[in-house]
Amino acid sequence: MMPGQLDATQLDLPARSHPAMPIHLKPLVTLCEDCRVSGLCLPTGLPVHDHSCLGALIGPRMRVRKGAALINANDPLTTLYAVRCGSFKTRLNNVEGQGVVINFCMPGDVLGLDAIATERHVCDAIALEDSEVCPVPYHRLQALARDFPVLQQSLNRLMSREIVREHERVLMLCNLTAEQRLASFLAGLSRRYVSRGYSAHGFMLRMSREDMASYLGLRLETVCRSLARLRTLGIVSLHGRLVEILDMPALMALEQGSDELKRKPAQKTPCSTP
Amino acid sequence: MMPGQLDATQLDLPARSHPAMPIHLKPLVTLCEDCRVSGLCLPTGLPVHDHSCLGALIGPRMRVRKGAALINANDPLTTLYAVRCGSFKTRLNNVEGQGVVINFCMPGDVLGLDAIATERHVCDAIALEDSEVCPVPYHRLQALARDFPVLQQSLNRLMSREIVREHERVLMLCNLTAEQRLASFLAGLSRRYVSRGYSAHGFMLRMSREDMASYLGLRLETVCRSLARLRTLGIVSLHGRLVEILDMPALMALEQGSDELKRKPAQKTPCSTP
DNA sequence: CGCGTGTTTGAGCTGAGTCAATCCGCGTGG
DNA sequence: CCACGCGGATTGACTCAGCTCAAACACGCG
Repeated sequence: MMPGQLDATQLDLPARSHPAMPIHLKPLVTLCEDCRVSGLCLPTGLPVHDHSCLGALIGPRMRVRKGAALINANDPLTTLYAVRCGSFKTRLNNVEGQGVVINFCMPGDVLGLDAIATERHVCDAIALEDSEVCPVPYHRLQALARDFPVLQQSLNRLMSREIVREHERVLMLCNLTAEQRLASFLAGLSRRYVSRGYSAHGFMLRMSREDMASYLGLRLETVCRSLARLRTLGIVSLHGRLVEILDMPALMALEQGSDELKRKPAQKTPCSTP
Repeated sequence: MMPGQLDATQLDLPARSHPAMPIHLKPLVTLCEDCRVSGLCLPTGLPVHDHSCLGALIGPRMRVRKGAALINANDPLTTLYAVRCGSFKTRLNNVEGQGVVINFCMPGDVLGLDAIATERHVCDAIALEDSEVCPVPYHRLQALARDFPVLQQSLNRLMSREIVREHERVLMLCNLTAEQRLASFLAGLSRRYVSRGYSAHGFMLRMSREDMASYLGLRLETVCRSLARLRTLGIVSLHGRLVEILDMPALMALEQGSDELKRKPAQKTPCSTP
């Protein structure tokens, strides 16, 4: 079982335990040029004919069931994974009990870049829904990148972008209120869905309130309350995990940290005179 | 003025304004093999004779005066900078006024990796004391890395390590109290000084309380109070910016987020007997 | 229908923020 | 030499956003 350290119970191998799922007896051919998110992923910038080189690199794609761990922290780095469809959370765990959700990954995102430093993964990666990934053997990627400088550049850019994203997250954690963090989170999700061809205004949250809270440096109760507030402000509409953004400009004003228009003019008077 | 976008007022060019400073008329020869921190820096892992290739790559080293900006956010990326001596803070600025200190850099650290994604710098880099850096033209570095895979690996590792460090910072911001953050910060500095050959127990903080606060997601008053607390606990001794760590084990226990021994002896029993 | 997991809402508490006064070290100029 | 001023650091008093604890609710599932 070369690519990946998953055991059969986690993966959707010809599935005894889930006979209802379709079974793929022949390996799924992985062609980047057919992939809808290749423009966001590793092959970015490669001319079309080079994609076939990548095709030779990338192993047969793998299915991961909801809740299963694609990566466990401390696994040795053998493969990076490009998300093809579905979504994941990555989570960094403390020595003590607690950890934090580091990122939510969707199609086109590459998992495992943080393992390159130590050749061991530092985060768990858990599927938030049934998902598919393209395994990329790291050492073969390195070799191929030597011959295709654009590929190397692409990898460099992915890593650098991850650094920048983390910078922005730190900015959020340090400067924004709970409500503003939620706004920033929803606006960010919206942008990511747009760049994948989905609606900017309506989408489904794949993660629990608890995961959102962990990602945003809050408690889940605070997430609930802040969401409720955004709803009463008429900025979003919420039904469970289904989100509809009603007032995008207001949302974006909030995520920029503007204090204005946080409290509505004369909505309710929270003054307490018992 | 090719390498770097500094103007003459920021740099220590043949200094009219500071006639007491020594003047280097001939460019300072930059040889990685003579550099005390080459083991932490880009050339890590390169066999000795390859260092000379790097020597051809790296421009004449530059002096930056305390308070001057080596990098301004939004500058186009032409050069990375390896800190040779001294120290820097990098700072990400919001659209609105506020920003955060992203990192404190010391000898061997490489500045500007976050610019690779967009080919523009995203952070300012300000010298915390009179410092020297080795400029590394990025595009030439890319070319050289093609011929010396070890160099490419070294760059990959540097970026990946930066991602991991940010992960750990997020963990700190999300899970630790003010006091624990300070402990984590001091213990981290201590480790970095050790790996550069300095004392683990006594060192000088090069940054203001305000910078520390920004880095730790706190206010400067809180930093002061938390430091005072660490002092009364007998864990550190402080004289202005001079730090002495008196009880390293306690410091490390704190940074791990252990609740124990946070409050002095008379702690409360969290046992619940309903 | 009961059960469990995830979500929402309420009530009170607290760690860190805010505002403000003071202190300290240091360079400058008299 | 000392008085002065200034930026950074410290300390105190008060406030509040978000936390904790707790209860209720919604929903899917066997």
